[in-house]
Amino acid sequence: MPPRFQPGTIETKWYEFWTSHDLFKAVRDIRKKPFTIMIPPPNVTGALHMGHALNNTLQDAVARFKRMQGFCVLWLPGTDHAGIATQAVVEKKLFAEQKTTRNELGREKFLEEVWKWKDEYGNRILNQLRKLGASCDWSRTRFTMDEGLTRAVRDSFVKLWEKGLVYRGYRMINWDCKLQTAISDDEIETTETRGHLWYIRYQIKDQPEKFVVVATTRPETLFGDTAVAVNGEDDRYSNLVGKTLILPILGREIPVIADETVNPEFGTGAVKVTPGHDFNDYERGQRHDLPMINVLNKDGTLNDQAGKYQGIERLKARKQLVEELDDLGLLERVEDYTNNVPHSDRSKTPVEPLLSEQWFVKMKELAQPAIAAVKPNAEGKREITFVPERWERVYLSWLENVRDWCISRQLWWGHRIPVWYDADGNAVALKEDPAEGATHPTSGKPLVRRDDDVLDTWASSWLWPFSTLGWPEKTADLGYFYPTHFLSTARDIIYLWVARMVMASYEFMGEKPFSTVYIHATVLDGQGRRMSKSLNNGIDPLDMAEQWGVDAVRLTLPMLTSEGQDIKLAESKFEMGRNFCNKLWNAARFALTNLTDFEEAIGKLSESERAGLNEGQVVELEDCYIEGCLTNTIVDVTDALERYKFNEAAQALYHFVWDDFCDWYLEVVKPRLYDGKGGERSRLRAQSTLVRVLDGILKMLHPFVPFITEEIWQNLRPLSAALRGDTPELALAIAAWPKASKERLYVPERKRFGFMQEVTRALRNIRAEHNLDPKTPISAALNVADKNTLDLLAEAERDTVSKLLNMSGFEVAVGAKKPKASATVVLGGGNEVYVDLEGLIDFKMELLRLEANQAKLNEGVSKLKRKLENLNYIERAPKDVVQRDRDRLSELVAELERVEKHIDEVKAQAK
RNA sequence: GGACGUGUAGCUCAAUUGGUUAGAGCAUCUGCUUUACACGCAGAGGGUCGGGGGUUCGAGUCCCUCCACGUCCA
Repeated sequence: MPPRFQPGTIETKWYEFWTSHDLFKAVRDIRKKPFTIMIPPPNVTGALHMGHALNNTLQDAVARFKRMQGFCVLWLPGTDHAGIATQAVVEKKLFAEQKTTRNELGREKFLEEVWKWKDEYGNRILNQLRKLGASCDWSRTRFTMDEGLTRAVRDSFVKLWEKGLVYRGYRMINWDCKLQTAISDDEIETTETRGHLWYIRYQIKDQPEKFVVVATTRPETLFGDTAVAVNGEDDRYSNLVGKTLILPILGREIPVIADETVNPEFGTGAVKVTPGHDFNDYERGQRHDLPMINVLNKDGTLNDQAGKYQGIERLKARKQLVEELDDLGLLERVEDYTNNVPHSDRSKTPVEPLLSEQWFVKMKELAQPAIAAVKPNAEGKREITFVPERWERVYLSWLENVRDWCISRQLWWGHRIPVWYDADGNAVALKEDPAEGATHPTSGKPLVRRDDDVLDTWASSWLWPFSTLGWPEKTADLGYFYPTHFLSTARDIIYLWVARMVMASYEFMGEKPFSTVYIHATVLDGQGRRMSKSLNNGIDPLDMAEQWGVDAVRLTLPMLTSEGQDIKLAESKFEMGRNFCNKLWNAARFALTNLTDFEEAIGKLSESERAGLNEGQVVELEDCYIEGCLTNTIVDVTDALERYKFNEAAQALYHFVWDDFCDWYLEVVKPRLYDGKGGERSRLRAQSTLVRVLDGILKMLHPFVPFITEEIWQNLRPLSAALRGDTPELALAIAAWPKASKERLYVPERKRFGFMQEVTRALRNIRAEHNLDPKTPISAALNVADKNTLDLLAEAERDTVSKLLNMSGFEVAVGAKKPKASATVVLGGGNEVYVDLEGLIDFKMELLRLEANQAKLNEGVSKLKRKLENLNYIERAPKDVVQRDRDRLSELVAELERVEKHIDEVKAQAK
């Protein structure tokens, strides 16, 4: 084994090993409990970013943990066809390579091109997940445009149609002029945009010199104005209500109406009403029975309603129109104005409210069971739990105010709406394509055409948890793996996806889709900004994996995510994970080089001797100590993972491995391995402990750092099997999760070990602060308060301390003498350590040390005294708390007195 | 405007139901090439827990208020 862990060499090796042995394949087994995770399907066009890396690392940690716990784990991977994004990518490619457009190719040819693209590039992100070590069941990989999932979309649509939950309507929707499709309310991002407020004069009919001035941020919609509205309470305008105005440029006559929704504070208090291009005006228009005029073409140019502005792009038209109004003296003034402009999430261009015929899903009814699912029942239990809990409110607030969902998209790539029309436009939704000459069920007229539009991608991904398992067929997979257990996703799709999955599941399956929704942290850059292409502040997870190792990335990310908090990430953070992996590597290297003869030695033992070693029949204190720490760690890590507290689990392991195992256990145990301290049997006990503890460490670390742990564990595998007297498991990935047993807590032993650590630290402190050369042995004494304390530090531990400190002599006794020129540490419980510094002592330094200690003790004493002088405290605080403080005070006072005594002695000597 | 979140060491973050002297990692300082690891070991320094008020014997923790920052919704 090389002295440094080299990640690159082992990653592909073990990933191939796992997959070639089908270790991630979920094979239904009625003796096991299922544990199902559906991957949030990434866009087929996507590339792995840090958010994916975090999310999938967490899912993999859960999957591997549950697998080791004996669950039948299904982590189902796949991708989403991402209608808009994919179509855009292919269109761009076609234009770049063949200078052609989709309209030139035609629908069928174009779709062939998209499929070609998908087959060639569509697996990129899944392959990237493999690099991260994702233990998905790749045999079940799904794509939202697969045959089965397409069937599911079609069936679900028809079911909703039959229930009257899906309908077609001429309504105001959000139109993306660039992509030329409708989008849903949830795909809109309102962006604060700097613009202008134009004040335009509308002439009052028959009063040529009189105008009403309206303020608008979108003057080009003027061609669609069908009224001007004022607030009825607004005295400035009360006499104008009912009068007629002349629309500039076009000269159309429009009324002044009174509407309570008009804010008198905004602009002049008079607003233009454009029912065809504004959600508020649409409602005003309906209330006042105004005509609705559409002035836009689908591509964002003005249409024939705009007179000579016809064919001009909306923003260009705005500029020209403003100039013309100015020339005509109809522009009163212009103000700078910042307002929230809705932008399309996909194209980042301003969205136009547009009247259009679209398909909608009625949401109110579907939302009810989804709302109930997160509310506690009589026993306080919820069907679905959010982790962290507070995201439940985000989910609920959306569901409680949900609006109908516009599901039709004017795209070609996607699930085509399964609706056919007769010549009169009567629609019918069909599960199967109609036969030649089929007729409409009610009109009886032949069906002449199919709807051109496709469905929103979310209309397939909301079925994902069950369509991937074979729905609408009643498959065995569905029976066994559904409902799923753990969904981990980003907060920004709580309503786009999570809420809709819950609605769909209750509607189509009659039960919840999953029991836990884990909302993972958002990964930000070092300055706390979102990572984005435009800022170019992204950190590529695969670059990081290349640089630091996959395991380092996988350990670092969960360590940084305390529950619900976002992660400020910088590249240098991965150093932590890298260093830890190297530490683990070297600890294992040390262990394995001292275990080369272990198997043979075990083979020579009788069965009962072997069993004794395996059961942790331990003698030496350090073995008890580390076994006890291991037991604690098993409890903590298991508990943390079961509650999805990933950072707690990772922290506990980090601390146990680095501090308890490496810094203390390995250092203390060395003499038994190298120098024959305690004899062969002691060595074998040390080796057994090493094997058992390292085995436990590797198992618990495996969900976080699968590659390095598998690599080490494969070397350890025959040894742990020999110790257990058992056949080895094939791979760590499917090894059993460690169990904690109460018999191995070793509480008193850990207390004794703790005393040894305290003495060691005191002596190390003297060595360091007095600048003693580590090569020069020192002579020291431990003056213990009583016989009981003496027993805390047995012969073996005195040797340990001597060895750790490079000591030539170590007297331990009740009332051990303090050497003449010595450095002192006053410990608790009346114990003191002295280091003989005859000829070496720096009295000034010693005085400084003791006085620093004195100051600290003084502070503690006065704090406690003040507290205990308070009668209220004595009376009202719990007795044990008060007693603890009293004990503490007398302890500190005693320590203080002793420190002061030593100070006096040093002062006397220094003279 | 509403909701949620955050503010603790130079930086990034922890801290059970309120209860010993508020903890890590990185950075800093000192010493060490000790035969697993310098991606290391040992030691040390560094905090009036955003401000103010309140509840309490006792507040980083609970309540009110103000300030700053962030996210989402309208």
